[in-house]
Amino acid sequence: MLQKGAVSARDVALAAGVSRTAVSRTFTPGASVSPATRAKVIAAADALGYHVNNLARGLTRAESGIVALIVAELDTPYRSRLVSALTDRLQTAGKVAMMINTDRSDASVEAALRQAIGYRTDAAIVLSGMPDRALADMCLRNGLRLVLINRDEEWPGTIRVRLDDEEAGARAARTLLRVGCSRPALASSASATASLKARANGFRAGLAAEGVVPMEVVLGPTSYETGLALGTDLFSRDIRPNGIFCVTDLLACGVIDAARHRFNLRVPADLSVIGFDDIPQAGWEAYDMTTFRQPVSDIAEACIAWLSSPAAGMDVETIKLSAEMVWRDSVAPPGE
Amino acid sequence: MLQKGAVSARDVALAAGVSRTAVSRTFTPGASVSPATRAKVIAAADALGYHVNNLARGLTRAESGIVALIVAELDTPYRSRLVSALTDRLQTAGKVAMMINTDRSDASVEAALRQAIGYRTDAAIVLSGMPDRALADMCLRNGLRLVLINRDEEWPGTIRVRLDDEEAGARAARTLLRVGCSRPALASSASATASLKARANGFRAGLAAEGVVPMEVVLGPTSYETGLALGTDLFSRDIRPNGIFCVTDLLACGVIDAARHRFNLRVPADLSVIGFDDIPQAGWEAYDMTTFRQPVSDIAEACIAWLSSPAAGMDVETIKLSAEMVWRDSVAPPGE
DNA sequence: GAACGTGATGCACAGCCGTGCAATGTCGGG
DNA sequence: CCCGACATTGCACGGCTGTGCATCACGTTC
Repeated sequence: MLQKGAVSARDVALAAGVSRTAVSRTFTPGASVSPATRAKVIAAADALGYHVNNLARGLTRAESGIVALIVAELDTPYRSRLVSALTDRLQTAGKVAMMINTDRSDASVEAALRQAIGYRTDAAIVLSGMPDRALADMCLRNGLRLVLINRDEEWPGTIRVRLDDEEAGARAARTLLRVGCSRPALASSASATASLKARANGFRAGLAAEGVVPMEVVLGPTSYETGLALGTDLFSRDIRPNGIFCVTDLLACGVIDAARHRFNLRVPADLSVIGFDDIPQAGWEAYDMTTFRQPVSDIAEACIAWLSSPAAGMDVETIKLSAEMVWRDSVAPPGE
Repeated sequence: MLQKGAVSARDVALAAGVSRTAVSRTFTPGASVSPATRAKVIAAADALGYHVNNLARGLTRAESGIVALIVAELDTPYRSRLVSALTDRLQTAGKVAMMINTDRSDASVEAALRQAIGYRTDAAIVLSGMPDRALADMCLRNGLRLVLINRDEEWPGTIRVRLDDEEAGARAARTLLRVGCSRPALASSASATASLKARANGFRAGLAAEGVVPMEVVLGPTSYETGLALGTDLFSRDIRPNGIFCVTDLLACGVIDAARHRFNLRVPADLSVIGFDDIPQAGWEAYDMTTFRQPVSDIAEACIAWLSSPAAGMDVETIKLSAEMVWRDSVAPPGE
């Protein structure tokens, strides 16, 4: 029975003395089987360690039950939280997540989606990189539904989940102004995705409403190290900022450490800092950072809800969620 | 052509004016097809957006190309790094990762493995929780190879990847003694896996060799918050430790923050701290922590190498790797 | 006792692919 | 001109499941 692969329904049927159909029906909810044969089948299946072959099942059914997560830099606090939430929700919805890594280049995103199509994934959730129109069409033609998280293009048959980044940026600006910050700065990374740009724009707009123009620095990828560099740049200037909005918590952590350990500045006495994402480290006592909370579970919930509703058709849909502000202790009126 | 699902080989054959077999052969490396028909097939496939159905392919072949990663608390620095490395390596080896979440209970590990069997996964890499012997047997009977990372049981047909945690713990002990730490402490979490226990035992043994017995605290799950609680407990005692080995960096971060922000202690002047894992935050300037580096890529490499070698048979195998010490600035001779 | 509805069961087929085997066509050599 | 070698191609089958349809047994009602 274990000739080369796994135990199949035929093996179970043989052992239970019933037809293979009976085995199939036993494991198909809603099918018609008598309690007696069902019992026999289950007994045999347990004894042999039988499990329905989802690959073959996906061949017949329209759905495979697999959903692809396309992501770059999974080893990053925000990403890993989102992926964790998504896989959790997928699982409770009876689906399973297939992880596909990307280096964010177009080529690798394309490869990832091709991989997803190859496994007849029910959907692909794109967290990183941006498939182009032709690619999206190919997915659709293969019955692959596309979910774009915090990306900006909109295409038929696709759902977008977006945050009100712009509004959050504006709110950061108003907050800094309200505590009396006279020299605000904007720190962002060079790998600007749609949402990072929106945050920056919102911040600029919020300041502009009061006639203020921020100092700006843009550097490298979104990372702690970039944050250090951003801070070092800003604090080396003749006129130092006394309030900084960082488009990402990771950057903010770096900025705070640069301020404290390289320039002996006090946060928040000498410098107010606002981040974005509310990664776990933002809540650590070493940072205690005021930031905006990404509604990670809401995002995940929204994606899975859309995927589970068979109604979700060919229309473009955009789900807007809002990022709440989390008040901690990195923002305060400047010292004397 | 897009009646309900995806485009199949028959569609391509029809469009290219060849037999379905020709299509299949075009996408099967090493099969015999003339350049002319191959070109026709590829043209048609591109036009239609055809991709080989890996589900069906996995039905015929012995291998599905899917490897399951069974993990709890993915949203944790060490886990996410390991998972990221594993998916990366799997991908370059031509396989793909299926993520299955666990809450670490036996029931959910069992569910995860059943899920993996259902999808005819080539292997399952277990990072969290511990399948029991019966479960492991069921996997084997279904042709599922099992890789256990930092778990301790050994079963036929299974590979274990282990660190020399014991030795590392001992080395932490010797290090603290060498810098003149007179009151060492051991901080560990209540959710003690095999490797955490080994680190603690190694530390105790290392101290015992010099006739020293550490203070000990054990609390909650492995998290930053637990670290805070551990530190608060230790520093509230009449006799405070002046050197602490934390079985995990996450715990160490909490301990350091408790020391600094709740008890005004200086690290390393008043207190030396050693962690384990070398998570990114350990290198942040706020912590600058001496710790042991988990050879994440070596671990991933070893797993994938074993999976790719068809020779890897029914023998128990154990791969031992060593955790290098990373010197940073959280360890120093106690101040005057 | 006959007609009829109902639930259980099995046959056979579809879904998509890889591959052994036979058939076909082509080319070179004798 | 014939024959063998060889590459190419297609048929048919196997792999595993779900399901429409026909069959059958059984119980009920008149």
